[in-house]
Amino acid sequence: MARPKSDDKRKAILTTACHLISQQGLSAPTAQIAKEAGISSGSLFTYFENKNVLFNELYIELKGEIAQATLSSDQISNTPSEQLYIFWKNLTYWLMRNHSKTKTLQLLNNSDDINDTTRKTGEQSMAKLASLIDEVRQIGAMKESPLSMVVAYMESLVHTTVDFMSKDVANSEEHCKTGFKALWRVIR
Amino acid sequence: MARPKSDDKRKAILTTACHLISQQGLSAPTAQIAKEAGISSGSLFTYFENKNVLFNELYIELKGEIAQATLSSDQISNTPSEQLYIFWKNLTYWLMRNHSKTKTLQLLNNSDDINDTTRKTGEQSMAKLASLIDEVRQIGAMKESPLSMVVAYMESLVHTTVDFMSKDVANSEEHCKTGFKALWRVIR
Amino acid sequence: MARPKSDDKRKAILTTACHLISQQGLSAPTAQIAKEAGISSGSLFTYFENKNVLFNELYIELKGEIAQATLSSDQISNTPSEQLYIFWKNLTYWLMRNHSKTKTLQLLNNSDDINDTTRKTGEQSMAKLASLIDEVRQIGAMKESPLSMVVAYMESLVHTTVDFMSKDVANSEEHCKTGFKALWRVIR
Amino acid sequence: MARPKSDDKRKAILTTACHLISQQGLSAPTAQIAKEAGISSGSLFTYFENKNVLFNELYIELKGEIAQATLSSDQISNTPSEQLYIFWKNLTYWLMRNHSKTKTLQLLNNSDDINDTTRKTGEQSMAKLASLIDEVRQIGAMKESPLSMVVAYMESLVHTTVDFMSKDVANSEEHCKTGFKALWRVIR
DNA sequence: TATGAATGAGGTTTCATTCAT
DNA sequence: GATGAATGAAACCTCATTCAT
Repeated sequence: MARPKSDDKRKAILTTACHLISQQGLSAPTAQIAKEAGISSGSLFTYFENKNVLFNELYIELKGEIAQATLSSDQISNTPSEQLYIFWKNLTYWLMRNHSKTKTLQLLNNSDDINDTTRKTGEQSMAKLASLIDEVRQIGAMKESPLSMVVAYMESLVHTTVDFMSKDVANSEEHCKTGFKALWRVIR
Repeated sequence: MARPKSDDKRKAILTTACHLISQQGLSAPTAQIAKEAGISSGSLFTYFENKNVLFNELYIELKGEIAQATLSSDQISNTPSEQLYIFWKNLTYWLMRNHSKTKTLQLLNNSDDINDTTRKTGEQSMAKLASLIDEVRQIGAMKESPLSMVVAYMESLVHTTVDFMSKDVANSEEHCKTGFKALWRVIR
Repeated sequence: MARPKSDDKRKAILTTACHLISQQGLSAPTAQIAKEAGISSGSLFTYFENKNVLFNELYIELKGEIAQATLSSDQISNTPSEQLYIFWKNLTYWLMRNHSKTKTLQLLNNSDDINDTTRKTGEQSMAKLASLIDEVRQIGAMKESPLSMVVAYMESLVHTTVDFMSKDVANSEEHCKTGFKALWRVIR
Repeated sequence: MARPKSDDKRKAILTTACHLISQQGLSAPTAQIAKEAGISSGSLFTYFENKNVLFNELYIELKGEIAQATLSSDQISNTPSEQLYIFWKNLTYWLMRNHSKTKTLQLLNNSDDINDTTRKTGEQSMAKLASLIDEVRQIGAMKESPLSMVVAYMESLVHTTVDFMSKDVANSEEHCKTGFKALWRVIR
């Protein structure tokens, strides 16, 4: 019977959960999430069967948002190099500007509460980026390595780059470029 | 002068805490840690004032162990390149073989329970590695970037590398080399 | 609108708390209070945010009951002297007959857990008695002393009187009168 | 085999206990008392079998000190009235100046931890004051009441008086006199 | 469907007292 | 006798989840 009535409330819960988790960690109480989302503590469980389900759906939601922000762009380029840089910029700037989402995703990622199916689903939303990387690396130093590994290296470089962009916003553009050059040397 | 505080017990607590945290997360109960460490629930607090202190001391302990494993080596080399590779191997293999310590450290790292003093102390134990990296990068692509950033990139590459070494132990040696090459391209 | 918070339960908690505190002191466990009040240990905290709040509300409740018992009387008299005696009788007999409430109030009074606001509120419930005393003393020996002091003397005489009424119930009426006469000599 | 070695330590424990109890209530930890008294937590129990014994001995100690301060005076007077006033002054001023002892005694007095034997012993130290009161009241308004009641009234007047002396030190002398006049009217 | 009171297991920490050293 | 580590029973309070309204 599809999902419960109000999609607004569902969204409100996810948004609030993200906020509170970024501040308090995964132990942020469901009651507080509900209250700050403008619903009663009991209602949360009509939208998410339990806290674990909430975590998993939040994970997918955030992964989706990131993919959206990264991949749907006004700028389009013909060369893979330039296209990858556009994605890289989209991604790093979005992460930098969405600190609480980034933090929450990191916590969820490290948690055993996120199951494999969810992780798979999360990966798929970035498929387009993965295939671009696949294309780019074919003639590069990592052409023999599994794609998943290359993607993983990219992700770790992204996070480190964003850390520095956030800590030193004045030079964020420069850090962004530095990070991309590092990525390029890794895969090309 | 009464029973002296036993260093064995302190160690047992830290070891057990690490084990349980790697399985259950930071919410692993102090009572369970105490019991499995072979002491009474109250005794844990004669060794660590509270759970937060336990976390911080565990963090420092683990950082220290990693530094020990990475930096104290039979092999010594004259060229920075080779020396760095030795450290890299020590580090990645230790992390691969000490999964629960690695997992716990990751959880602690992401937690607000670890204070700045502790983080500083943790950093210092790896000073030797940092200075080697500093030396190596001087003529490389990242010579303009702050050392802390280069170190951060290295750490993120380490973790990604170790993930793949663990998931595919049969080819761990190859993954280890692949990772090092990536690092070398990033900083040189 | 879900189950409404039950006033019966609130009262039951206060009543039980009073009972247990009079027997065990302020360290009477909240869990025992809850259980004997017929609710679960956690529910106590939906009615009182924490033990301290419970103490303060209990204080106000008891002060209110005393005021009620003292000031609302069938008998009314025109002369201040007689009116004061009626109040005195009401008060002393109520305290004598409500031993656990008296004991509990005494413990609360000596405790730092009761805050100033609560104490103020408690005072106000006896305002009518205070103003009667104010009236009576105007031509007496303590006309120069602050009202609060006169009230304080009265209270201390009350408690001493009640102690003897309780210890020697057979002669409680006489003790009551003796006490009143002492009061009268103090303020008149 | 008599009391343990050092009487200094015993005194130190009692003094410290009094201090801490006046600040934290009867739940002041024995370990803290011991430490601040300069001995180990375990040693406290060689001087006092358990916390309850400590309470009782502290009670007697304090009662004794009060008696000493009240009854042993340079000034001596022939008329009971004047002698009683001297005692009254000694007592009220001592209580005012020894706030923590006064507070502690009050807490002990309200506690079930003090047994009847201890209370009796405490009373006896003030026997001289009681007999003076006995003498004074013989021709007064309370000549028919039991002595213990008269003493009790005096004590309650003392405490109320001291409260006001403490709260308004500038006028403590006046409050002291006011209190004594009230006492005199009560018993004479 | 929405609400929020009710539940009770579980978590961290405290503390009087004991006892090995 | 002195020490202080060890003990473990409580204590207070939180919180995911249920269910009466």
